[in-house]
Amino acid sequence: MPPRPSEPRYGSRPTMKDVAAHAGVGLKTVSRVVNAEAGVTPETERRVQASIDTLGFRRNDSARVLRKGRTASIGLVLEDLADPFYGPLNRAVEEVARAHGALLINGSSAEDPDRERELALALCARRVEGLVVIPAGDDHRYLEPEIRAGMATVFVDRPAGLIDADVVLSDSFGGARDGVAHLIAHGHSRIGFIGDHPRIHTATERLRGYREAMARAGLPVHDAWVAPGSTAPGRVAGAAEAMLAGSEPVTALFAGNNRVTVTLVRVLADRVPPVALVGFDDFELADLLRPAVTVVAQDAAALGRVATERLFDRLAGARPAPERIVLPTRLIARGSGELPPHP
Amino acid sequence: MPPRPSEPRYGSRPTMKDVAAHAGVGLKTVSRVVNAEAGVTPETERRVQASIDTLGFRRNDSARVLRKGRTASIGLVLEDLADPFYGPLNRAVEEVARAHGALLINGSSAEDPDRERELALALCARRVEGLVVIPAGDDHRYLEPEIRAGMATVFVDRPAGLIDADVVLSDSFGGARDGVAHLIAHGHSRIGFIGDHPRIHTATERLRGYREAMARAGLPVHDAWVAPGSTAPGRVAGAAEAMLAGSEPVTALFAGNNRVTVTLVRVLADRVPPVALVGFDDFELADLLRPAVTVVAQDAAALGRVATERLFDRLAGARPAPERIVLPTRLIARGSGELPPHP
DNA sequence: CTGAAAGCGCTTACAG
DNA sequence: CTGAAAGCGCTTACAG
Repeated sequence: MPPRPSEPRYGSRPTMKDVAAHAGVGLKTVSRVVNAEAGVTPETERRVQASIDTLGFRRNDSARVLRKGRTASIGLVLEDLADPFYGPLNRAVEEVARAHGALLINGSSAEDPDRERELALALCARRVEGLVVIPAGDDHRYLEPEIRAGMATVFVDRPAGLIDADVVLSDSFGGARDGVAHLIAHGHSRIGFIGDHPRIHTATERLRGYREAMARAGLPVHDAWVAPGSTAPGRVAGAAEAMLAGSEPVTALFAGNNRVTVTLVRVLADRVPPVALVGFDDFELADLLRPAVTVVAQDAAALGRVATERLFDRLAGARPAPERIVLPTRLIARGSGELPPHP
Repeated sequence: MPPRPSEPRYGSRPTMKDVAAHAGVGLKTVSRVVNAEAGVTPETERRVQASIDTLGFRRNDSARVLRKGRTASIGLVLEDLADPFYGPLNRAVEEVARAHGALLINGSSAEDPDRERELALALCARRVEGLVVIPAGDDHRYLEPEIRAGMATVFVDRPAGLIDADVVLSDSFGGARDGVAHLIAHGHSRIGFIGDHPRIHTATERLRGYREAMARAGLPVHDAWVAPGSTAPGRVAGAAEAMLAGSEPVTALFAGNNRVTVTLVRVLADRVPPVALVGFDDFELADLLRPAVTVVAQDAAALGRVATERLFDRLAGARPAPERIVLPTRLIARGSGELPPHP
């Protein structure tokens, strides 16, 4: 049974056709009014606008997108919407998108490569014009057809896997090196490193920075001082306890990311003698803890901003070779990293 | 000049028509394969799939949505993507959407009512099927045509303004009342309240809870003890200093939300004699501060989950009268709220 | 099992 | 200044 003409379809929403009939004008005239195009007499415009208001018309952008071939939207795939580190990044991406008149569609992969892929491809199917991806997986070849078809893609925080694409990173290697050098400068020589899983690029880089700082200072690195792995509090606490026990306990710890840092703060709280700590990533209230926590800070908002600007450069037609953009980190000394060694 | 047939349009992406031509089958057969519908011989399916892979075809969901009338997506309008309070809420909304096979589109209003409206209507134009809104403004009549047209809408954290709609809230009144009663139980009678702008519903409710607790205990409330307003650190710090000076200084403070709490922790740090503090909203590391901070915690994830489940209930056809759902808060005593008064 | 035709709600290209 | 026709890329309803 076909719907009666008086019953507009599609969730009972009026269409331009309905508005045109109601106002007694042609379809194109309604389109002109809706899109504020020139060439409509004030009187006609008034009449059309009245019909729009009466019927509660709102343009269906699905149809518009289909016809125009542009969606004016970009996608963001992040790792975890609930991780405070990504809040400012997310917001920065949105602001840049907004400045370019684009809507942002985002979602989180929950660190699951399959989910990352599923989400990224769902965004592609909706024809976002560009994609900012914080990778969970390490094989992004699934995006090749999309990129060939003109989808702009920029990776953030971690490099793309097995494809050639723009990536915007913090200087994990240099930041970790400087953070560890800071501990060495304050007299430490037995320094432990507790970081994220080695399959994560940033984790590997930070570990490399740790080794570099130790090597530069001519200090040995015992296997027992290096504990990459899960950032689960139990694993991290266990690793720390092991390093702090034994015959040659460490006198300082370097934490490979914010989650590790927070766990270590708990482990080290009120410990005698105090253990020095420098963490990668700044976090709120780090300055209020006692001792306040010395960190290697990265600028999450800048990561998002630079990546999204790069994306829109490409959308505007720029075709530079894919590039690796590295943003500097900043050491913020607050107290925990300046504690002397207690042998 | 019309494009040559060998040059597919639309950002040079192949369409089902291209796939059909390439595989030597009809359009509908491609559609069947793409959507995994029954009624295609394995051999045909193989051939079509090979063409899909060769051409790098990906279904254009804009066209699909237009034809089907369903977008399988919902929208979330929040206040600030970078505020840690909304991270878990955002994530919870996404998880429920995902469980229902829907994509989440979100954006932040940055506390600007105009921007909230603009964003919400942009999502409507993209025909999201439902909308979860954390209101910035207090007039939501602009959504009336959408809701009449079948758009499910649920408000979270703050009620809708001037329209009748579902809303899911934390018990701001009861939580604040209990938090202040906790201070009173620990001997305080001169208690200050520093909260958010009175135009924000939760701020008003929390202030009401404060007054209720004081009244129940038979305690007077001096005007100088109540300072609603901006949550800018300067304003909050100034208000606190004023309450702590003067002839009848307060011995305890109640903070109306997380931003106020954090500022007050800074203001009160190392202060002698110590000032008791209870804050609305829990925050990470509250337990590591000295003293650890006693808070009235709300369950942000539950707010998002309950709201989104309500949304999908409506999308599934449920038509209950709009309802106000209030979730309980929980007092977490950690130290700062148990400090005795120092007159 | 397979496919041609019609149509979703817009915009484009064109004619009056 | 105004509008009828065609078409964006799919799915629906139908026929073979």
